[in-house]
Amino acid sequence: MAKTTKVSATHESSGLIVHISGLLPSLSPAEQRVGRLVVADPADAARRTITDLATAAETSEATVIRFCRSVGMEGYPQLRIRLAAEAARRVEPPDARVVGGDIPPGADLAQIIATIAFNDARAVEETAEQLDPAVCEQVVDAINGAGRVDIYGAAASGFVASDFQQKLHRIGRTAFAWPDVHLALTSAALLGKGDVAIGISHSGTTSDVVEVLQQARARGATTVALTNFPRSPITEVADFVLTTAARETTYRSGAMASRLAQLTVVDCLFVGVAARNRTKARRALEVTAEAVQTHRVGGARRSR
Amino acid sequence: MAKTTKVSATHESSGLIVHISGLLPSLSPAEQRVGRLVVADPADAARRTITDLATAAETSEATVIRFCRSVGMEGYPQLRIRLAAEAARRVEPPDARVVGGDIPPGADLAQIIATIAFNDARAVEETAEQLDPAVCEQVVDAINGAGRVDIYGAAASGFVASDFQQKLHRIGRTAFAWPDVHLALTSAALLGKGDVAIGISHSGTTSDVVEVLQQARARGATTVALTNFPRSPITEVADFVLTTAARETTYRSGAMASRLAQLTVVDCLFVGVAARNRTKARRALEVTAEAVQTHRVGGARRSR
DNA sequence: GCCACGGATGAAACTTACTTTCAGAGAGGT
DNA sequence: ACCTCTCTGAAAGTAAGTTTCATCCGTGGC
Repeated sequence: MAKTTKVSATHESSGLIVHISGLLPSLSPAEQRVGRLVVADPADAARRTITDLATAAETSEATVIRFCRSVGMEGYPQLRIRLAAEAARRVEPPDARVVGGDIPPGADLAQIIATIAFNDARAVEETAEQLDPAVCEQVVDAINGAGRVDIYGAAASGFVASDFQQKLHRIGRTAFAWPDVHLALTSAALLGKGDVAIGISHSGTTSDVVEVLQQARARGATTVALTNFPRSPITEVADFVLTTAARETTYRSGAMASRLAQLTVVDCLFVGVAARNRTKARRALEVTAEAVQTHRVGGARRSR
Repeated sequence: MAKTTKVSATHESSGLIVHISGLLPSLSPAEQRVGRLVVADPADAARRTITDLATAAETSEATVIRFCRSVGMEGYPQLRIRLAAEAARRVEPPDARVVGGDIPPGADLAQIIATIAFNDARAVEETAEQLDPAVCEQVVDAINGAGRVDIYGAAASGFVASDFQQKLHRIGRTAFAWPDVHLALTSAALLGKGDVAIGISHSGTTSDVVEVLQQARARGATTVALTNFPRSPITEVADFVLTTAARETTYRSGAMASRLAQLTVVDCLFVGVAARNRTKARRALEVTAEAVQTHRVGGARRSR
């Protein structure tokens, strides 16, 4: 029963901790307790025996084993070793920087800046680490051969969708971003085989986006999901799943690190598509750049 | 050969492999066989069970345990996780990260991903490093005390503007983002003392944005510029200048790293404003999060 | 409101891995 | 030749990890 039928963007080779935190919401409560312990202090978890860890998570050994399987490990010893390895590789963050956690109430701006930058940068790095080039390749191919590309996203993810749309458009690809559900549904209904629909949702649970993607799929379009959680509902209606690796800080409804991670993936896909047809893409970029030239002031004397 | 039963204190943290190879000659033949296997491939040894390793070394489990004790470990599991950790640390990724520069024409997706992520992450980090907390503080104060906040940006910077607008709105601040020059000008004309106008432009030369910011300033509003170039035209019409530190790669018209850097600054300002009024901001976020709750599918729970 | 179903969970049975014990083999030393 | 001391693996013993299964609880159908 340990089969992953879906093409997923998670490397089995690295970023186990990231992988686990992405899976966290899709796990059962007891397994989540185990997962949180593991993510919080991998090195410590590696030192514990299964009984020890089970007790710490207030559950049974059986659940710990289930957790191991859920995250793709064969058994507890395997998990232990991987955790030890990951923890060793991990660079300890500079003291003042609060990792993934809360920003302390009394923090001054300098601290806030350091924390945000640290988390944002890490989200970008970890996302890239666990991105599967093979899946990206397939998505790039699909976009490249598509007659039309539809991109859906709500709220913060909507800006990401628009950004992607704009980028594709600038290199001469027909792409649309629909921030409105009704328009999106209408558009999705007109998609067909060979077209591509991309749904962006950090949580993977935004029903509007899921619904539209499903519609697109029913019409025969190739569907792509971009989400932080590899087992969230959106992945069920997607042919290809690309995952981000952001652990949101406080104000998580504010979607900070997650959208940077999404944009990084967008960049990768964009450059991938552009690279498929270098000269044409470059020319298109030059032409569009020229077009806005008259809207620029002075010669942009760039120092810095 | 007087075998030392007591092993001199080893560093808990590192150099186990070196330590072992140093002890090698002083070990008994059977233990040496074990030791050589371990030194030759620590990662592989960590993967084996004690029986497995014993067989590979053509000896018994008992000898492996003796070996563990000889090198100062409590037992085999302890040795295993230490080996895994050391092996992981040892394999420092030499990396094919193309620093700053262009993406080579023949690059495959993996290279592209690594390059983009590296540059994106660096832009975020370097931006945070050179951000002046004092200036941020003043900007945060201005926004905090503002009756109304207008945010201007074109193209890619327009999405950043909208993102910021949305964030401020979610914590109960009156903010507007104007992607259209005419609407923006109209809005700017209605600003007054105490209001804040923020202009976002990577190059700092987007005439639409500069113009609008100038208008806002003429009306008495406090003006803020967010740009990558500290001496660009936009800084001349701004009371406060916040700079990003993105060095764009190819396809720079595609604005990749720059918008991540901009978003990082937006995050900092946003959290800064939210931190000024913690409880109120948090409540607002909760309320807004609740509002979209019905637009979510399932609890992201899924077993398979 | 009741029942059927299915997933989540821990107790206990079970298996495998690890550790200890012990006796035999072999290398000096006397 | 005999002692003795270390090295060694077989086997017994213990702890760790894994599987099975009965129970519980929430969900959705009638």
